[in-house]
Amino acid sequence: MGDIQKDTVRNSLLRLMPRESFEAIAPHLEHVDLPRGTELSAPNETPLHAYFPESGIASIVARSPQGQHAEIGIFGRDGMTPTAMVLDAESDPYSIFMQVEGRGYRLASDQLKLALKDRACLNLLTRYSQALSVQGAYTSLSNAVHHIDERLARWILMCHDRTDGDEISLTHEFLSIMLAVRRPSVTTALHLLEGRKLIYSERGMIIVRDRSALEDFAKDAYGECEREYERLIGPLR
Amino acid sequence: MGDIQKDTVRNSLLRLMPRESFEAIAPHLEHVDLPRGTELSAPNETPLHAYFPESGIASIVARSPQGQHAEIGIFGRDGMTPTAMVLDAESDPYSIFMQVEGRGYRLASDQLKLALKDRACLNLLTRYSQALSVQGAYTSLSNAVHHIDERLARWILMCHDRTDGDEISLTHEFLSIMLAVRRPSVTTALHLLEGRKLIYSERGMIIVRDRSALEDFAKDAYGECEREYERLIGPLR
DNA sequence: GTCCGTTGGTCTGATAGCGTACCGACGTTG
DNA sequence: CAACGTCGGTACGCTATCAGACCAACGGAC
Repeated sequence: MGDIQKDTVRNSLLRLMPRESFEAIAPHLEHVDLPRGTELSAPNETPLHAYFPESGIASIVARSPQGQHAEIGIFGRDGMTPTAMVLDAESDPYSIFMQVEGRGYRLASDQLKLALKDRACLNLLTRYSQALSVQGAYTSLSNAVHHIDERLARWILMCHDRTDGDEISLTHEFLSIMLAVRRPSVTTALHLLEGRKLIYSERGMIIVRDRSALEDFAKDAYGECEREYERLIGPLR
Repeated sequence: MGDIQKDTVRNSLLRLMPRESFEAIAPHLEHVDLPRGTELSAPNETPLHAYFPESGIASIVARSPQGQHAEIGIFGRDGMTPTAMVLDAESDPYSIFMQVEGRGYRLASDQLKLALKDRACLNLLTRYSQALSVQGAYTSLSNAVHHIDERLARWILMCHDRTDGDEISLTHEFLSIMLAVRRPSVTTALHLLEGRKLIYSERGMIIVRDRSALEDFAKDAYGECEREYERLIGPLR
């Protein structure tokens, strides 16, 4: 396992980590499959492992006591979990799970904590925490003021940023949870985007057809938190 | 100015700061009035000062390119700004300004950075950043799934937590911005709460009449992020 | 090939909240 | 006390979205 080379890694945070920090944790990084639904962190439980995805998309969801839920952020190879540990919080109240299958590296929490003693490594990950928090803020804004179709477009763009091709494997049901709307509303909104030739939609699959037109469509909803990520961390795509 | 005693301070974060850190910054703390509307931090600008409110309420607002806006969090003597600096991010994209007038301590950013070299002090403030981020997440959830009157109740409770008496000085106009709804919707929702004898409402003023009934009313919307704050930092009220 | 679970499409009626406009009440200023 | 700006209350029509139900199409399992 000690044979992981930094330049073969695709996770942005691992790549940007100071060389000494990376070399210290590299022997402990475990390459793992992350099938759809894999739980990376459970609400209010101290996670045993940190995850740095290489591919796929994870979703961060907040739940209310009565079981209402809404997505507050996503990450793929641009991010990691748990940021709670980076911020000395041990756990957070979210469910974090894979939404689009992928692979990644897993690290024992203790090893992460050791690495965080290095200030440069810590700063990288606190900056990422900030970027994620900003993503949540703009999700909140979007939930409050934008229409379903714009939010859907925003969401597809965010997934597209974290995916290699133009195909994103997702069901309407899943999307409806992510956007906190009814499932039939997703169907309708997808039809609208498809009618404008921005995407193709197949069973269990969304295919981006015209990314820049999609950005135009999502206009006011997309872009701010991506700019912030690039300022704090580096290129997103 | 070097005469500020730790036990006369009411800001929770200053109180919980390690003694050495507090004594290092104390000579640089400047007691300031914070009238309504005072801007504590402007979007994408590196703030020159940190603020630790002693009273009053500050609001954190995200704006979209087209000028839509929504509140993502509030703080009073339970918090501080800028958390961006704590997280090595220099600036954040939010507007942060006083919403209910108060007082507080101001500290030059450079002094804050010096204090953050102490790991215990840094950890306290990163935990606060986490608490604030969680507050944003639950605001997002609430925006997505709760009705206006519940969100209003939640919001009044959050302000009440950060206020000394039962009176909160706010206009409907202001509230409508905070909740990202129409101003008349606020009027209607306030009438509903008033009809249930949970609050009194006067021109420019909301008075909490029956806090625990208000909590019952807000049920699913209120409580989670407060619990998280208490776990990470300490008692909120 | 048949079956059944999953996924997607569509309908009907209900409603929460919006946009806009208008007006009255308050209260501060001069 | 006169005047004007701020603030709150109300009304009307509109529409995005919801709630719930139902059925068709697909596709893996046997």
